[in-house]
Amino acid sequence: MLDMKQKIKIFKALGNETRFLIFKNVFTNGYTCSIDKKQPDIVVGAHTTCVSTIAEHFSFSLPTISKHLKELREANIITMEKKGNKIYIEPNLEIVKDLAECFALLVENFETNRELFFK
Amino acid sequence: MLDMKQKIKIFKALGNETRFLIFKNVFTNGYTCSIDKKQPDIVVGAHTTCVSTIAEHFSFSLPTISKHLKELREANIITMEKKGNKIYIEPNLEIVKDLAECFALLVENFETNRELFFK
DNA sequence: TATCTATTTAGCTAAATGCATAATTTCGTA
DNA sequence: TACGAAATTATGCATTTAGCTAAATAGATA
Repeated sequence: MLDMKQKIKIFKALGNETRFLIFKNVFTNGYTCSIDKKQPDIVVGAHTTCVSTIAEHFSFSLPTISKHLKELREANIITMEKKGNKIYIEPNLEIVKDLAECFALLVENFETNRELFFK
Repeated sequence: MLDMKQKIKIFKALGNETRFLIFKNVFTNGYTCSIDKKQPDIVVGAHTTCVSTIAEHFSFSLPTISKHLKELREANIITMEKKGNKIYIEPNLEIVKDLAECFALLVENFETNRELFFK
């Protein structure tokens, strides 16, 4: 169960349009990252992308996107794993499941035990 | 269904510790607002509170809390209704239901239709 | 009308945020 | 070993945010 600090960090991360759009596209497979043909041994998931590919979808500089990704990673919304030369980014479905569960708890138990959400 | 701008506004509002605590306490009945005995005709819900009562729970000034409440209201997280001299604040359960629904949709349809969340 | 209470607005400061460019690091390959 | 590609770190700047106090507004009551 997510604690308060974690929830605030997640909400803060998603409360910015650029980061929300990254979140959206990472989660909906909105980016495609061409895997380097010279490294066929690197296996990545279907939803995987990398920093520069994401940056191509924005008019912001690479360091700016890199910083936004760092914040999303620190909020545990995405994972970033270095494989060879690139960093591969994937959505963290667990965190979304946790959030869904928190909100469902709050709604379902609103009259009896609203505190559940805020644990 | 919440659109993207609304979601971002909600996340931004909840991504600050003070506002999150106000949200928590408004939703869990953490504040009690003594109803003015001189105005027995004013009927308020069980979870109702008012600006100065909320401010008493923080070390911040009244105007600061007022501004935070404004942001929560603009994000549609709480309602604020003036009755007589005071402003009565209540949780907006609908928005929480909407959020719960969004996250549930994202989790339930993750493999088939993740776009639902981001509509 | 004058006053009291509840709240917001105005105006200010300090800190945080969001962006940029330049320099650095890391890793792969010629 | 040197070079190129991917990403981060360093630094700086402009804007926003979060806080304050003082003043203004709105409503109830003496």
